[in-house]
Amino acid sequence: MPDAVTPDDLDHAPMGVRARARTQLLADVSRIARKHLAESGAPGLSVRAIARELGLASSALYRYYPSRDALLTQLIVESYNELGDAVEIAEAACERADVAGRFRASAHAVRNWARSNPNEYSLIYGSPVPGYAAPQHTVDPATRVAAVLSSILADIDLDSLSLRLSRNLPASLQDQLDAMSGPLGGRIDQNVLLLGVMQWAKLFGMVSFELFGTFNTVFDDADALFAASLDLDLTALGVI
Amino acid sequence: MPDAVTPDDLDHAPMGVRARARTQLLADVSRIARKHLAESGAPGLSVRAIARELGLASSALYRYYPSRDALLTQLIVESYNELGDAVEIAEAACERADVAGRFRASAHAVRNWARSNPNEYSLIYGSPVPGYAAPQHTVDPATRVAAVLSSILADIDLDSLSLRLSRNLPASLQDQLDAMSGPLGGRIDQNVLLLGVMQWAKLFGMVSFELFGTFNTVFDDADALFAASLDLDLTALGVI
DNA sequence: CGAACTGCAAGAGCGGTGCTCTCTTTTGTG
DNA sequence: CACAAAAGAGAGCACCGCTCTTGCAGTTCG
Repeated sequence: MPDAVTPDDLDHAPMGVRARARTQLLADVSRIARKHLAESGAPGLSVRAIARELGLASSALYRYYPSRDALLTQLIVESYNELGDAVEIAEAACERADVAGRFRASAHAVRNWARSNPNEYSLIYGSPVPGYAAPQHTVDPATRVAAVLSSILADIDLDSLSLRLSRNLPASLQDQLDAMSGPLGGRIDQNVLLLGVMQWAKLFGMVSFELFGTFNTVFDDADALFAASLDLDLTALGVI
Repeated sequence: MPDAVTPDDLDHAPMGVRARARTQLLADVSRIARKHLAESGAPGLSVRAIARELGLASSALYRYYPSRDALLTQLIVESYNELGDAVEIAEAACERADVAGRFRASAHAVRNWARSNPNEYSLIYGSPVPGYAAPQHTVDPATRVAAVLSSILADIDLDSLSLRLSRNLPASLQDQLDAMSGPLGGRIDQNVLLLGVMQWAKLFGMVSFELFGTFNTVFDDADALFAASLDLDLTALGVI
């Protein structure tokens, strides 16, 4: 009864049965892969285990993903985007004029997401996999956190800084800082931007130290340490 | 001719043939493991490959190392100690009174060692292996870099700081900072120590960003960026 | 000196991995 | 309805960590 077929109750797209099954299976694979990543970390992610959980032969999955690396790439992109979402949402909830609040909200969003998703954090900010080269389309999602921080820096006056470089920057570094501040609409002062880059590195250094265990047996009140770190940053920026 | 046996030309210890062979093999395994780590990274370290290169059956290696993790642990300790050596030597080459020089030398030693030994650096400062728990005897070697930095901080006056916390630290954090500065002979001021901890995290954040590729497509003059970072640190500490 | 004991190497084997190839079944379409 | 495309299954390859058994060589002791 081919002519009795009505538009299915599924999404607006009148996909065939097969296309819908494929979409569904891709979603299932992604879901299970994320679960395994969260539970066992990237090294424990196994194509065969996913296939097993789906009741499929492992070879069948290669109709959907060309390799394990492709699966990892998708998880990397998803992780970057989840972190990007979290930071953007946290920052957007603040008043534009509240520079310190935006900075704190963004940083705490990074740390909270990392603590809630340690294996995802390790995947994107931990050791690179030796043979793996990140495809080009992972770059944009990876820059979202830096973009948020830059947008905050753009609202900071050079005059308010309480920490500045005593000497001039080399020309190569000046050019790169200019290239960074270009896309941000108005240009950002180089001293502000440089300070921001340092604080960006420090933020992830702190989170990695906490998550990877370097702070173990040294600091057990990581909350207070992190808060103090942000206070120092904001003091240097002159916004508190 | 057993009575013609003279003390061998080997080390002072008059070990039996067997004991000496064991020592030699342990050294060989360590050497080859380090080579594989440097070339292929920790995930590529394979007991079977090492055995192959030694012309041994893979099962034979289990007489020497109880597991692959034990081999990794040894590499971790060796890496921590190599880095610790590099930093200690670099710092010791400076005049005691040259606080800025000692700070710069230590930081550059960290970065240079990391750039020369990226896989070793990844092993000790990258993603933790999900199932792996670092044995107790890896802790001491891991603290050597922090110890050097602390010894530098101990020679800094609170008065010279150009960046201080505006608010008081919570008691829990104060206690932990006190516990840190205790072993350092004289106590270190909490503001100095806190600033130092932040700079410690920033140092490794910078190196990780550079090595793990986060700075890719953003900064190509990592040398200048790193130097600027140190200048900012030293400015905050008030020693330049 | 010979016997007993211990350390060592080899090989087979288990269960796991990523991935490929072939074969069969299912599905959509001219 | 027939044909082509897509999908799944299964076997297989080469690798992995690790264990167990077997036989040999070095050490130690009676």
